[in-house]
Amino acid sequence: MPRRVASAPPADEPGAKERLLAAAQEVFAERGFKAATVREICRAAGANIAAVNYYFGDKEQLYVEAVKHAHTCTGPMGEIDIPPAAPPVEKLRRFVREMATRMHAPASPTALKLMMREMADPGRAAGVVVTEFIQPAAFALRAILRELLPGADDRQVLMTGFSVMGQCLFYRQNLPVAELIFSKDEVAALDADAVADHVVRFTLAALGHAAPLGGESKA
Amino acid sequence: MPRRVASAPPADEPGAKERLLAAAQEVFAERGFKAATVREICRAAGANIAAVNYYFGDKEQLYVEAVKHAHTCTGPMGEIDIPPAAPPVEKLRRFVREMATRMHAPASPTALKLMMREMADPGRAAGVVVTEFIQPAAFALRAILRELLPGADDRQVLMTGFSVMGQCLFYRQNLPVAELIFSKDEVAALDADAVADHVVRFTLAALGHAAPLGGESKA
Amino acid sequence: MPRRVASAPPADEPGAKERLLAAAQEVFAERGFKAATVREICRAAGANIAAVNYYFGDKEQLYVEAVKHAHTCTGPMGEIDIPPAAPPVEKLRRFVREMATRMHAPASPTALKLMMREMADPGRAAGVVVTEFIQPAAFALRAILRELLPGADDRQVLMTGFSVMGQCLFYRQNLPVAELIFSKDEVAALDADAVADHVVRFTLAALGHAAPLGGESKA
Amino acid sequence: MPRRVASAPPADEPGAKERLLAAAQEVFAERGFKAATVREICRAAGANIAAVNYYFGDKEQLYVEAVKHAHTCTGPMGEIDIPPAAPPVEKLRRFVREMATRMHAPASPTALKLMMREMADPGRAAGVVVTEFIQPAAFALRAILRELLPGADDRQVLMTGFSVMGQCLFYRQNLPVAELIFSKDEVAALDADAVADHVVRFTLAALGHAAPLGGESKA
DNA sequence: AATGAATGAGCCTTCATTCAT
DNA sequence: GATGAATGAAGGCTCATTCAT
Repeated sequence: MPRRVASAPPADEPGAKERLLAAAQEVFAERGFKAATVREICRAAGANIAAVNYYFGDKEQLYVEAVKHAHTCTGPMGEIDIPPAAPPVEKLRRFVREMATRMHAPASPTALKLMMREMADPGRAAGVVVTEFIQPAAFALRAILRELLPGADDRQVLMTGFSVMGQCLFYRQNLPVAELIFSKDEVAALDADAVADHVVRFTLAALGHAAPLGGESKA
Repeated sequence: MPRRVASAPPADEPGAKERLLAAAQEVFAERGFKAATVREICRAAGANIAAVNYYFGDKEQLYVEAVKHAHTCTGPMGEIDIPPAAPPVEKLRRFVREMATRMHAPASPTALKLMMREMADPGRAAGVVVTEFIQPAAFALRAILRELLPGADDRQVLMTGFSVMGQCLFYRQNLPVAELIFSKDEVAALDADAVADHVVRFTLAALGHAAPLGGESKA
Repeated sequence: MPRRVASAPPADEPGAKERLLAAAQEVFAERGFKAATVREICRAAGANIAAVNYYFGDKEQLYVEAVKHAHTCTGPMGEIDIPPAAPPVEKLRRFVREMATRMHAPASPTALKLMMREMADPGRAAGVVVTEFIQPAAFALRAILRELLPGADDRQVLMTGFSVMGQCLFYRQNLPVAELIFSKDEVAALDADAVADHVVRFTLAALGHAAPLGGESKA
Repeated sequence: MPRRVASAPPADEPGAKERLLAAAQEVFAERGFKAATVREICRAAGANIAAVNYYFGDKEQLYVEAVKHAHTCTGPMGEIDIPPAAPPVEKLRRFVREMATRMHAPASPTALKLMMREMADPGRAAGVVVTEFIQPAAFALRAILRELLPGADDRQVLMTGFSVMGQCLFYRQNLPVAELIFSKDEVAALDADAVADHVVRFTLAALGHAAPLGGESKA
């Protein structure tokens, strides 16, 4: 049995630096960079007021680390499991399903919230998030759409990608507002599967690879 | 004719309160509530440092008024010109075109930016914006979609509305990031008309009221 | 009788800015720039902690202003009353007497202390002090010595000036230490006149314009 | 032969305590007590941040030790080589020459700088410096002057000593300022010998034991 | 009605110091 | 004996706010 000392916890309870990172993620996500105070973060982490300076240098570097840490929590976006040999429609189906699910029911809502905040007005830590998190997904989607729309030019592919992403991101960026407009219950009833199914079908239908939502049409 | 005094301008140049409101809109839009300082706002408005408290009570009330003022600048969203007797497809076409254009090329970018910021994390002034600006649009869209999808249940209509709005909002909420991912020129080349056309067609195709983007399909 | 309101004192009691300047002079002189705290200065001035920032911008600018203010208190060094037509020996006599007196019994010991401190390690505010306070005196002395030592080269004049100034400055820079070495009473007994007389005579004797201190000599 | 361990260096490379002392001397001399940080000192010494407290108790005691160490580096001031049997004029010549040289071209400028700093506002460590460094010199000078000025009273001897010391100290305390006033080159051109010669001659002339600087005179 | 002076709470940061190895 | 982690006190500074015209 391993000996156990005070300053070397049994590896299951995180050290001060980890606690600080977690607390920072929470507080920055909730309040934003400026409105968050290092005092609150330290209190939440059970750490000393000087701990931020000690571990991270200053508030801003803590913020950057918190954002980097957040995109770790969310799971590597570029590595959506899409078999390269699958037919394009299947690729798109998987991509959209994964993306919609991650936005609507993320593994770590706090982490995602922090990242979205940084994206909302890109600044101190936008670079990492874009490079490591968003760009891979964007390029993967573009590749799929090029397969799926062989005759389309770059602009069409680009805007189609925006239509796909716009649908997925809606559930992250605007659901709180939607809850204010419609009954909260009505919105809350939308489970991740239903959302994913809808976005997949809407998109495939728009691209002519599934039946449209409104039944037969004049098209 | 009585000479004009400083405190009673000849009605064409705005008074201190109006200038303050305009400056607040700008600064709050740019920096957010916490990071904006009343000093900067007053300086931008050419007003005294005490003017904010004198005219608005405190910083927060100024913020609320600035947001309210912003949704005035943007034009009343509920009053999109849609003839009630028009066929549903035409109604949707007009709605989407108007919405996409307003998001992608707003009359007052600053005002819209401020409102979107408040929507991003709803708080102090969300109520007004939602009630007077967003809800009317949301209800109008829902009505159109109900006409267009007679057999659909509430949830389907709701999610379809989200798909429409998601596409439109993308161009407001995520274009800066898109510019970081793709070449800035490629993104900047998307004019308001092209965007509106694309969203209209994508949506109508998804609903079976226009030819799909990908040409023939198995549907 | 003039009315008297709280915020408009009768012109004999100084305003907050003046009190701040006086307190800063005192505290900076006593402790040095780094060790002095704006809190102590404000307390001493009966002013708010934010007053320094309000009136002077920051601690450093307050320091600079305090030093500038100090050389005002000390009296303009360049304007020693020396009749241009007086014989050189008389000019030197007056110069040395004035300088020795000012160093040994300054009008404002605090102001002088602050200036000497800044001279001891020249930094933030050395420029003003040198230009407006020391340089005029140095040039005046050099001119006198050139008259007095017609055949001397620049280097001799320079070093002779240093010998004069060194004697005068000793009483400012090293008297506290001298008090530690010899009995404090012995040192304190040196009044300004005695000091001035001594330095004048020592210097004139060295230059061959007065009898040497040691009586007859082999020279 | 036993291998050396880290904590017992082979006597030619200094241990942590010595390195700390040397670094402290440097940093304290450069910045002063308050502005110097133990971090910088430890970094400069290649020692741990806790080393100061471990070896010296706290920052202040380290300072005191550094000053004490400094007066060791400078060479024992009391032991100027002056043959007791030499004629008084020769004694003074040697004393002044030695003192002027040590001030103008010290063996360890850093050590001297630190000591002068402490003398400038005597405090924590002034006692040692005065007792072991300055007092012996002062008493030696006084003795010489008493021989040289048999009829003079204590006050005259005291002030004459001040005139001698003032000239020597000038080159330590005020040369940086002199460089700001006159051309830096002009001042830098003064080598130790020239300075020593000048001070010796100026002093001896003032005391009637050498020809005055200004040639013949009315004396 | 409108303003410039002045304020105090609170922020981020730095620093010497200590504690537990 | 010597060290790296961690701490709390205190520093300078900013900011929204108020007061007395």
